[in-house]
Order: sequence, then structure tokens, then C-alpha cells
Amino acid sequence: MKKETDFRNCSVARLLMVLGDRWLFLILREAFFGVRYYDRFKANLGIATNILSDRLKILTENGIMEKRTDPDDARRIQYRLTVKGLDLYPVILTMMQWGDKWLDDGQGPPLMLHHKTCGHRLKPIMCCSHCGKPVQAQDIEYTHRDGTDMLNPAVAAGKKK
Amino acid sequence: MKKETDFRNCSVARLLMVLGDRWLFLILREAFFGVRYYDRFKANLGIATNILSDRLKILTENGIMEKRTDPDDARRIQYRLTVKGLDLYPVILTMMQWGDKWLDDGQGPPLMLHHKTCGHRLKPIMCCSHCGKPVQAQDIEYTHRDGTDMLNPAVAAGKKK
DNA sequence: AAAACCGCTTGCAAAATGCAAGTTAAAAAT
DNA sequence: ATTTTTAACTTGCATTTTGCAAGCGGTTTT
Repeated sequence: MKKETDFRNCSVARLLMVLGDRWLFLILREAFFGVRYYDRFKANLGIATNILSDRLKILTENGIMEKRTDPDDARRIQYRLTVKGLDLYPVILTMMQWGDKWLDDGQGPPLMLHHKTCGHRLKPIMCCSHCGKPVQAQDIEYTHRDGTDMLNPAVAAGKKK
Repeated sequence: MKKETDFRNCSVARLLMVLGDRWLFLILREAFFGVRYYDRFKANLGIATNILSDRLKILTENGIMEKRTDPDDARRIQYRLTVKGLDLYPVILTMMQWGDKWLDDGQGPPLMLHHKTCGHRLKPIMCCSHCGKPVQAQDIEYTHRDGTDMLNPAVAAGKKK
């Protein structure tokens, strides 16, 4: 995929230009589980060292993770999620939920989430911050800020071809 | 990435084994915007034809989209999201939101969402279905169904190394 | 001082990608 | 009725990306 492509000036595309790789998401998943060290990422994911260092570089260069030398051992480097990185949690959660629902092996979800705040098992749902109702694809309309037609970006809104 | 890898029996990893590619997500984005035809996906994304047909094949083989011949023109094939595919909406939405927030070009979000149900601009948030509060990474605890330690999967839960 | 360990880098073979050209079947135009 | 156009691919090939193995340079332990 060419980096210079505009992709209809869309935030999904922008995210994918940074995170469009399986390994990146898997590293993030590990990070959300609390993993912080190179060798642990490597061991848990079975990822090749060159790929791992490349991906960690991408994540740090994009401000999603940050490097920190371990105060107890100067050889070790901590990789930690930044605020920007922590903000990716809903993406990982929604992925997990879809996998739980549609890629089940018949034994139920591999991982259970517990919501410490309320003490119950977490079932996350996407809600409208205004009305509080769950969000569904068919309830949403789109408007592009530059007036582009969503279905045919070559045609400006309101103008007929 | 090797397909046979288990990846700690995680739903995120399972999803990524199917959807671990930029193009797949971009095709899905188009589909959620209402795009249904091969030539429109091609034109809107600027994707090579062999890649597009390959990705559409992956999506249909995995039950995320389905092919349907157009009743008005037997040459044309409609690609539509299945229920399983529509269920990926929260993933796309959370991606969009993160991009809006962290990859802003200073002009605000490229795309505005309007919630038809309540008539207001949509700002989706992840909530706990039980207590209704927004979900944050630090409020969640994990338990693996097979007792695996999240940080070190080689160690069973409760056992010290 | 020697050995072990951590986080890489390098070399190279294999796979994935992107472009252009060709193919098949249906529909529209002549 | 025949030719032309259109839609959705497929194929060939050069370029790029990936993945494995081996090596390397600091830091800590022995």
C-alpha cells in the first residue's frame, strides 16, 4: 500500500497507515495485558526479533508506546503504553468482543473481563454519548467535511454527475 | 505470520488471523458507507484488481460479506455485509474515533456521524453494560479460562515459578 | 576476567504486493 | 445479428515486505 494515498481523508485510513499490521495489534494486546519487556513480547508472541524491534520502533515513533530504561537493570528497556496508546483500548476490546462472538470454538470466550469499578463481568457496548443507546450501523448518517459524496467521492455533494 | 500459531487462544488474535490487513478494513469501511460493487471499491480505494478480488474472497469465505447477483444486471455482483460483517461496526467506529482524536490534521474530524435515533451528532463511547460507565483499561482485570497467567503464559495461574 | 544476557542488526530466501495486460460472460449499441 | 462496451475477474512479472537464523555490542553476573 502506498503511503502517499489519501484514502478519502478518513480517520480509519489514517489509523491503518500506522497500525495496519497484525503484529502491531498483537503487541498492543500484550501491552494491555501488562507486558513491558522485549523478551516477554518475543516469548509470548513467538515473533522474530527483527520484526519485533521494527514494530516497537513504529509504535514508539508514533507516540503509542515509549521506551524507558529499567531502574533496576540498565540492560533492560521498558516499553509502556502512552496516553495515546492507552486510548486504543476500545479498538482492542471491540476486536476481542467480535472474536468472542463470531470465532468461538464452542468453549466460550478464552478471556474473561472483570470490571473492577462495578465488580461485575464486563460486557462492553458502544453507546451514543448523547442518548445512551447502543449504536448500530444502520442508525448512522455520514457527512464529509469537504462535501464529498460518501458513495462516489468523485462527485461533490449536491451536484449531480 | 504463520497461520497455525495459537496466539494464546485469544479472540483478538483470532480476529486478526482473518482481518489482519489494511485493505480488508478499508473495504469494510467502504461497505459501511454503503459501497456494494467491485468497481466502486476499486475506484474509491485505488486498490489493484488482484488484491481486491483476493480480499473480497477472504471476506466472503469468512462469512463477513456475501455475493449476490444484481437483479437488474446479471453482470454485476453485489457485495453486502452479512450480520457477522455488520457486527464489525464497533471496531471500525472505535478506529475512526481514535484517528479523529490522535491523527487530526488541525481541521477537525474528516467525517461527521449523525445518530438518526436521537437526532444528534454521534460520539460513541464504550460502556459497561452492567453499570453503564465508560470503560477504561486500568479498570479491567483478566482471567484466562484455562488458567494461564496473562503476563507469562508458560506459568499456570496460582503456581509460582 | 570470563560468561551470560538483553536488545537489537544483518543477510538471505520466500512470500506478498502492485501494475499492466489479457479473459470471459453479459448488456448495449449499431 | 453482429459488434462494441462493460463488469469482474485472472495471469505474468518486477518490486517490496516478511521471516528465519546468525551475529554483535553493550551490561551485568560469576
